[in-house]
Amino acid sequence: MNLVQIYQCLCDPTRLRILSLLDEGELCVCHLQKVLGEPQVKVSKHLAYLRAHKMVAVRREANWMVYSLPGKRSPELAANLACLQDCAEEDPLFRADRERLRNLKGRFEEESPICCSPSPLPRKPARHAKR
Amino acid sequence: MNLVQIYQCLCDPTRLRILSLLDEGELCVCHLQKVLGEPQVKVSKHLAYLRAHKMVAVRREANWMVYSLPGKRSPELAANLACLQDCAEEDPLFRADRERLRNLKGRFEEESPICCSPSPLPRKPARHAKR
DNA sequence: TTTGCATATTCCTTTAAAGGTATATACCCG
DNA sequence: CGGGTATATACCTTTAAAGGAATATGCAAA
Repeated sequence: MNLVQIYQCLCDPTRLRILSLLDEGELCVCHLQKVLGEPQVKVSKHLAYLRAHKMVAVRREANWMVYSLPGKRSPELAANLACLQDCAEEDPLFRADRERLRNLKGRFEEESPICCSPSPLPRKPARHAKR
Repeated sequence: MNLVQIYQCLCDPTRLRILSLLDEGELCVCHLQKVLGEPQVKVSKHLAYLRAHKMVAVRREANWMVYSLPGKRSPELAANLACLQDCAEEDPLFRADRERLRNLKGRFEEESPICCSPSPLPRKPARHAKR
């Protein structure tokens, strides 16, 4: 991954929004969809693009694919992600996304105890009361 | 200029090389051409693109158009240009460009006392001995 | 095994950018 | 004015990316 490829990954609004959200923590596709308000195909394809360029890491959790920012980053990638997050904090659009994420997180955890719960995931949750 | 547009400007190798070179100081198109080893059209069009997005400033000096990094920069632009220059210093390709520029600069100043000479430009150089 | 859900992929159309050739513009000088 | 130089623009072709509709895959639970 050279500099140009990094910038190619960053030059789409949906991808920027995804990266900005992932800076808050890992997220599965369905939650990304809801926060972004974008159709599944669109989100999935941008995630595929980012994956192909190692800009995100993925983990499967049952039916869900949980995305996060990559642990290992080249110096250029680290520098540019840091720069992006700095800029995103000042930008109303990205701030709105992050706020929407925080507002939705409570609801997410009620709905599904598996998907996107905080790091130590309960492997086989006992509760299935709902429905 | 929002973040996405900044990254769109940065996602082409020729444009990155131009910006990296301009970090060393202002340059006219012909010198950029020579350092980059790229055809005039290509350089000119990328400069037009950067100009249209306010990523460079221009000044006319007789026949020559002298380009430089913009004096006024939004916080995002400033941050990303700084990040770019940091990364470029580590990258062999950009380092090679800068070295080529430094090597050619002496020759440039012999050839034309006007074009791209350091800031206080001699308005009407007396010498026309050559040819 | 069948069903259902979450996600990915394929196929298609549209749009934008890149690169090249040729031409135009702007300036200088004689 | 005319010619020369530096740079920009127009026009064309090719390539890549985006977005959507439909379909496929992978997993889990009944």
